Amino acid sequence: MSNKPTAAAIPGNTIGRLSLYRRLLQELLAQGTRQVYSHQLARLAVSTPSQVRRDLMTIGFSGSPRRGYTISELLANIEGLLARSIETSVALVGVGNLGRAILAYYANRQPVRFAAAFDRAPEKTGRILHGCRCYPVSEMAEVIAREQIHVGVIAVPAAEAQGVADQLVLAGVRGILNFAPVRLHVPAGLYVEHVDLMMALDKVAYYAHQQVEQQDSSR
Amino acid sequence: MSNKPTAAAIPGNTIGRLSLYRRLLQELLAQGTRQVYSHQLARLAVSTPSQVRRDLMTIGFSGSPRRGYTISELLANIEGLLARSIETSVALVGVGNLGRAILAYYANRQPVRFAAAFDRAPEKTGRILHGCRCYPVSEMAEVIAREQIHVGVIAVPAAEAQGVADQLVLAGVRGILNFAPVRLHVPAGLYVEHVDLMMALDKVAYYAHQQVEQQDSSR
DNA sequence: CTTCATTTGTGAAACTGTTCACAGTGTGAA
DNA sequence: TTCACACTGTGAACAGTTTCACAAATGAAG
Ligand SMILES: NC(=O)c1ccc[n+]([C@@H]2O[C@H](COP(=O)([O-])OP(=O)(O)OC[C@H]3O[C@@H](n4cnc5c(N)ncnc54)[C@H](O)[C@@H]3O)[C@@H](O)[C@H]2O)c1
Ligand SMILES: NC(=O)c1ccc[n+]([C@@H]2O[C@H](COP(=O)([O-])OP(=O)(O)OC[C@H]3O[C@@H](n4cnc5c(N)ncnc54)[C@H](O)[C@@H]3O)[C@@H](O)[C@H]2O)c1
Repeated sequence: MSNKPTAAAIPGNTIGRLSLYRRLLQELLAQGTRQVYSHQLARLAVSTPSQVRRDLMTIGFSGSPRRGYTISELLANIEGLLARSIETSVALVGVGNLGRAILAYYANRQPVRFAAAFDRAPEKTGRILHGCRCYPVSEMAEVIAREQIHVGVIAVPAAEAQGVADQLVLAGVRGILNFAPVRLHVPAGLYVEHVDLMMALDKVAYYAHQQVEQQDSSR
Repeated sequence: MSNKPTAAAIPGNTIGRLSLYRRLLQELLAQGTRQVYSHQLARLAVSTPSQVRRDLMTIGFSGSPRRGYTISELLANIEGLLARSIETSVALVGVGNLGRAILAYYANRQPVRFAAAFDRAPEKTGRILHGCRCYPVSEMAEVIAREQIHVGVIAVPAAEAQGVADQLVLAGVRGILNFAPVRLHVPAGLYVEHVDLMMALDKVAYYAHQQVEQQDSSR
């Protein structure tokens, strides 16, 4: 296989921060700012100048020593990298409380397009929610192929998640964002990102409590 | 300050995995299983036996070479560590689409208790949603002190998030779980966890695309 | 043109987290 | 009681990430 120097497997943490930089740069640009220094971006991202420079170095972007980085160029660079020029089409499975909130949030929001939603319950299918048509699960393979969907978002109950993941994989999806509180097993090479609210809250609660204890013991 | 050996600052990744183990152990116990080996837990958590053993070593828990770990003891240990014996009381700010989904999800779910919700919109306050009373923002400081709330969950629009965070900090909260797509500035020592859906989707989209490209180029 | 202040780009160090490899150990079998 | 096995506990190697420190570059000012 021929390895282009461009496709050099950027680590996940860096991708996450680039996603954040993109939002910040979009805001700056909207405010009319043209140039930005690493320390400015770092302050906005609650990070360090070194980290910012290292990240931009990772994607091969260069600034000018006295002027900093040109926002429009940097933004184009990051967007090209994250979106790979074509808009990402996404499918949602599970149009419950969380699923509807997600659809509402991403409605008309670049650069992600929810091209289809799926639900098992007949009363949810057939409608259009926030610009996204809801299909019965039986049509999943067909719709995902037709709409060229490469990413699936799972928002079904925990017991259903693995089954839905299997269906998505079978339908040709390459990456999954999973909100159900179970770890999914997928074939090697496919990418799964877990968003686990219970875990997130446990983390906050743990460190918050630790704070309280340290405060108590230091008096 | 006297440093007890117990309060040895466990890394965030480990806390996250412990939270996951807890759920898995609860399920196993409900199924009537009494003992578990590191490789079994690892398979359920989509991890490795080494990782599991290292994590349990970090919290100072020991199993038996031939029998593995006693689930009830391990569970008690993890729960004691995460919850610190008292149930965590949490406040939600922003009862919109996401806020309501979160309330619905955590309703009656151990070990987190949503003790109060706050919203700026008068039509949302005064009611009880999923067992959680919704107050106007003006009562935040009072209610948070009264209910002994140490953790805040932010689900307001991005532009409002920093202001809400400041109010929560002022009210005495020690940790924040933030769903708004901005990085929060808080006084040193307080803990903030960001759940950034845009970032999560960007990551999945990036790696899914990379998959597609590698497949294309390897043919 | 030269100087100066400032910021970038980056090798290397420091740090953090994960995996390996195996000695140590409790258990059940004989 | 002794043996052999399968698993745990853990030091050490390894891998990945962040931070440091400074040479090189740039533009502005005199
Ligand atoms: N609501 C939250 O804030 C929240 C937070 C964290 C995690 N989660 C997780 O997200 C998931 C969904 O949560 P929710 O609150 O939206 O639940 P919900 O019960 O409101 O919605 C679930 C939806 O999935 C559909 N569904 C069930 N099985 C299906 C299947 N096999 N194929 C297709 N559709 C199916 C149901 O018809 C329903 O519409 C759960 O796993 C939950 O644990 C939710
Ligand atoms: N809906 C999602 O799935 C989703 C996903 C990712 C991120 N988010 C983020 O979560 C946040 C909320 O999303 P949403 O979809 O629920 O929005 P929403 O507009 O439905 O709800 C926002 C709620 O916050 C209240 N509010 C606004 N300003 C406030 C203030 N200063 N104090 C108290 N309450 C205030 C509003 O009255 C409203 O009820 C946003 O920042 C959004 O970017 C949402």
